[in-house]
Formats: sequence, C-alpha cells, structure tokens
Amino acid sequence: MAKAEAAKEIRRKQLIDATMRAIGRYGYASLTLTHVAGEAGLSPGIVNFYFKSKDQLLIATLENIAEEYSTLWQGAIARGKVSPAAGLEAMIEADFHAFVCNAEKVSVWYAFWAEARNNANYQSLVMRLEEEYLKETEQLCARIVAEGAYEGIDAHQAAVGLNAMIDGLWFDCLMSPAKFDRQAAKRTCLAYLSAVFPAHFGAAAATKRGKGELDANIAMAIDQDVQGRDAHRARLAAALRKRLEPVGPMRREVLAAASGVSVKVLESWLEGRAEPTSWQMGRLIVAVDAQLWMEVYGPVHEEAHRLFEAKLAQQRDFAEREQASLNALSGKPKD
Amino acid sequence: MAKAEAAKEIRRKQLIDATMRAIGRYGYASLTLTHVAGEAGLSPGIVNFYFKSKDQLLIATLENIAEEYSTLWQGAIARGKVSPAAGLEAMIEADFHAFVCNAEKVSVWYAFWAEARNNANYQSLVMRLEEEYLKETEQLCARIVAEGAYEGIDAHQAAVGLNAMIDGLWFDCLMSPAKFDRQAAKRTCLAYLSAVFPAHFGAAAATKRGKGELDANIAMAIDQDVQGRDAHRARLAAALRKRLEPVGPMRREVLAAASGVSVKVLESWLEGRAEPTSWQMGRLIVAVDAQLWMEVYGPVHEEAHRLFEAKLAQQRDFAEREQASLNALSGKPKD
DNA sequence: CAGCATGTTAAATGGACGTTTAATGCTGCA
DNA sequence: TGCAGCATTAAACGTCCATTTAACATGCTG
Repeated sequence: MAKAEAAKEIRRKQLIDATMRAIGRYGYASLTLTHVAGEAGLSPGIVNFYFKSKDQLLIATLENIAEEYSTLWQGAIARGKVSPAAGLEAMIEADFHAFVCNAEKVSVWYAFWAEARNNANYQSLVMRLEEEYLKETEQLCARIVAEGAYEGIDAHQAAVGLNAMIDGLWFDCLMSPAKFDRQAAKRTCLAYLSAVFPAHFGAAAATKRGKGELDANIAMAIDQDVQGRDAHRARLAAALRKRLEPVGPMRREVLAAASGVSVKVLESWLEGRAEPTSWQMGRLIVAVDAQLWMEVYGPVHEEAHRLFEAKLAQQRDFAEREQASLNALSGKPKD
Repeated sequence: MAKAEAAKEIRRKQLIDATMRAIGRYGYASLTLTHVAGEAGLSPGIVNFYFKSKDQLLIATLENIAEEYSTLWQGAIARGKVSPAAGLEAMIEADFHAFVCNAEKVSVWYAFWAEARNNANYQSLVMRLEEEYLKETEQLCARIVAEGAYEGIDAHQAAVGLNAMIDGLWFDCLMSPAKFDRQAAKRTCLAYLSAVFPAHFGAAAATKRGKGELDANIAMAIDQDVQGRDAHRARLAAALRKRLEPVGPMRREVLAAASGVSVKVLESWLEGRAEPTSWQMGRLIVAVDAQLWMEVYGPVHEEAHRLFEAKLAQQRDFAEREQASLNALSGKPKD
C-alpha cells in the first residue's frame, strides 16, 4: 500500500534526523539506538522496525546528509551559472551556508569521514561525492583560466586547493563553533580565489560587476532552498487545493488514486502536515499538469525547466513503450 | 625503582604504537583492547596493567601523536628560521612528510578530531595544538607582509587559509592514500602562497634564491629528525661510551646512579637497544656535561642552545632552593 | 461491535567488551 | 637450585547494547 509507504518514509526521515542530532550530541563512537530513539521521542526497539539494523540506519543517514549537501551546492551552482566566477562564488556561498556549515552537520561529516576508511559503504559514497564536487570546481576553474589573463595556473591544482581549504575551514567550525565566523570563512576562500584569479575575483573585478549584490542574490536564493521546507509545503498545498476546488476538474479520490496514495495521505499534503516523496510528486505532476511543478518549486531558470521537460518526455516515452510491449505480450502470450 | 620505570615506559610506548596501528586498521569506533593487544602481540588484559583504562590509553595515544607532530613542525620551522618564507616552506615540508602524512597517522588524527566534540580531554588538546600552529603560521605571514610589497593582505586570513588547506589536503590522503601525491600537495600549498605572496614565493623569487636547494635541505633535515631514531640512539650510545672509556672519568655504576637507573638499563642504552626518557636524559646531561646534548642532538642553531642553557640554570636554581628549604625544615621541624 | 492489520512499546536475549582477579611463567638474586 | 617479586596471561565477571519477541494500543474494515 502506497499509503503505508508514505507514512513509513516520514518515520524513517524522523529517525534519520534524530540520528544526526544524536551524532552531534554524543559522537559516532558512543552512539546507541537508545540515544537515537530518545532524540526522536520514540522507544529504542522501533529503530529496528524501520531499519533492518543500526548499520542500515547509519548508511541511510549518510546518504541523507550527502544528498542534502549535493542538492544545495548543485542548486547554488546552477543559479550562479551565468559565469564560472559566479559559479565558484555560489559554491562557496553554499558551503558556508548555515544549513550545512554548523556544528551538528559538520560533526556528522567528520564522524563519517573518520569511519570511511574502515567501512566500504561510507567510503564509496564519500569518495564519489568528493569527486563530483572536485570535478565541478575544476571545470569552473578551467573555464576561468580559458577566459584568459592567467599563465601557469593549473586549474586542477586551484580546484584541489579550494576544496581542501573549504574542508579545512569546516574543521574550524567543528572545533570552535562559537568562535567560527562563516562570513570570514567565505572571505578567506574569496581571498584565495582573488589571489589566484585576480582578474576575476580581485578588487577591480568586484567593483566592476557589483559583487555585493550578486552575493546577496545567491545567498537569498540558497536561503529559499534551505529554510523553505515549510514554504514548499505551503506552495504544494496551495497548488493542489487550487486543482481541487469545488468547481475544479478533479476530485480528491481521483488525485489520490493517480498519485497512488490514500485520500488520508493526500489530505495531509493539503494541510501541509506532510509532503509526497519525489516519486509521488512525479506521479502527481503527470496526473495533473506540468504547471504544478512551476507553482510548487517556484520560479526557476530556463535550463532546469528544459531539463524537466526532457525528463517528462522521456518518462512518457518509457510509459508508452511499456504499454506497447504489454500489448504485444497480451497479443502473443509467451510460449 | 627507576629501572622498572624505564621498562614500563617502553611497554607503554609499544601499546601506544599498537593503538595507532589499530585505529588505522579498525577505526576508532570499533577499536577494542583485543585489537590493540593483538597489534602489540600481547594479551588483552595487559592494557589495563599499563594504563588505568581504555580512555587513558587513548588519551596517551593522542598526546603521543600530538607531541610527535609538534616536535616535527617546530623543528622544521627552526631550521627554516633564516627567513619567514623559508619558515613557511619548512612547515609545509613537515606537514607533508611521509612520517606524519600517511594513511595511518591521518586516520588517527581524523578519529580524534571527530571525537573531540564529545570528549573534553581530546578537545582541549586538539584546540591548543591548532592554536599554536596557527599562531606560528600567522607570525610568519605577518613578517612576510611586513617585509613589504603587499597591500590589503591580511596575515591572519592568509594563515587561516593555509592551515585549512593543509588539513583539507590531509583529507585527500585519508580518503585515497594510494592516489595521494605528497609532492603535489606541497606544490598546491606553495601555489597558494605564491598567489598570495608573489614577491616571496613567485617564480621570480624561487629562481632568485635557488628554491630547489632550500627545499632539499629542509627535507633532508626533517628526514634526519624523523627516520633518525636509530641514528639518534647510535649517537647517544657513542657519546656515552666515549665518557665511559677505560681512561675516561666515569664508571658505569656512577653514571647509572646519577641518571637514576640500573646498570642494566644503562647498558641497553649503550648498545642502542633502548633510549632514556627525556627526564632521564636531563639527569644524564646534568650528571655528565652539557656538551653531551650537542653530541646527541646534533648541530643546532643558537637559540635552542641558549634556551637549553637557560632551562638548565633554572633547573639548578630550583634544585638549590629545594635543598635550601629542606635544610630549613630540618632546622626547625614543624610544630 | 468483532476481527484484523499496523504502529509502538517494554522486556527478554545473547553477544561483545572493558575490567578484575587468580593463576602462571619468568627473571634476577642469593 | 630455590625463592621472591614482577610481568603476563587466561578466565571470570558484570555491564552495556543491538536485536528479537511478545504484548499492547490504535485505527480501519466488514
């Protein structure tokens, strides 16, 4: 039952969040399921009901924080896409955003990093993540170098240096979160970039294009991404309600069936108490109309839109083919 | 008995080394005394004989690796003292020396860093270390800035950036030790410095003063420090033997008594099988002559020598006062 | 309202591990 | 050689904790 599935997802997320808080509070080594359950306000036994084992819970936690982080920086980079320099600035902005750069999250990262050497699951994930991030940074650096005015600058080296600096600054955040100044950390990174790429990040470049504004815009956009979970749910609820108005074209039962959940669950979405999984969201979109996506996720730049349309077309294509093959099968039953 | 003390020290060190290997192999979270004992080739129960508890063993391990690291970079910086730029280069050289920058050591560091947030003992030590290192780096940067040719460069920021970059590069060493290239890491740091301080680290500066040579010298000196434990013991043994030659002024019994150990232990030093603790070394020096220090620790720069003389004077002073107060007490017994 | 499924809890279980203790082996000394 | 003291071991103990199990609560269905 999809309804049960959705409810389970909520509890799982709740436990994952509790795990992150518990790691932040007690540390990885002395983390017990009792701690986790305590943070979640549940009894210890429940963890093994939603996760096969403690290991599975921890893997899910790492996957969760990894996806959260990836989403943030990839979103930031997309917003800064107009120029490679803006892209790098956006990455830095994302890396030192309060949402990811805080004592709790960083201590979770360090916990997994320290364990990664002895846990193949952690290691592959952490390495993949790091490689993705490095690749992106390197491309941006390479584009900046290609734009000229630099001799003897190795884009790869510049990117490795930037990454290392960011990881190292997180360490300061870990060790003395009270003293740590996120703005100063950003400035430190920008100082590095302005030393390496003076034409793009130097004082001259900054005044020329009105640096302050850009920063503020990116930061605001990231803020929206981050603290906007409630706002997101509100937008989703509003968009759904609009389509369910008395005069509207759809009834709750229809919409619920289309998205594969019970009416109860659908109502929890309508009231902003819960939200669909991405899979359910996809089915909702297909069931209703692509415009829903625009309304829920807010104004987005063209590329993401184009990407989405492409995906949607692909999905339709896949569904059609599946249908066709089903038809074919029913026509000629297997021998 | 001082003899027993010396033997205990050796076992303790053996167990600490085993702990580091075990953390590198199994990770902090799943480290058991059985693992440690296994690495040391001893039985599990023995650990609680030499350390009051597992916690104490771990604290001793952190203290050990911290002192090891501090000694290395402070030694390196002293050698590069001729100029602040050389000092920074020496620090980098030390940070990426195979002795500290290898998968095992780095994984030990990350283990303690990750736990530091939840363990006051670890935290204070790690923070103190980090502060010392930063302070030194910052002073060097400030001196470079003071030498001129830089505008708008913040020495503190430059130092924080460098430290962060080094810590972050260690992460790469942790995650993929096979792929990690220590030389490339050094170059990355130097590229950073040459971007921030082009007059001191730029291509021009490098060719002017024959950069290659300097690097090689510092690296060699550090090598000596590091892989030189055997050499150190050999020097010590030679220096002691010289003073014990048939025609020499001292007999084994006298020297042993003076340093508070048995003749057996002294002989183990003479044969290079063991070495005194720093405390015993101090008593040896006082008993024999300060020249011994020069012979054992090799040629050193003046400042360290001066420092040592001052310490020695202080120690004598303290001993005299202690004696005086003892005399006073025996004169007037307490009421 | 009965019956069933599902979510949740509390208690039981079994194993792992730090620590303690008693026994054993070893070394140095007479 | 025999004794004394110390280092070391092996086993026992007790605690903690992940996991399992059964009981309980809740809500849904017929």
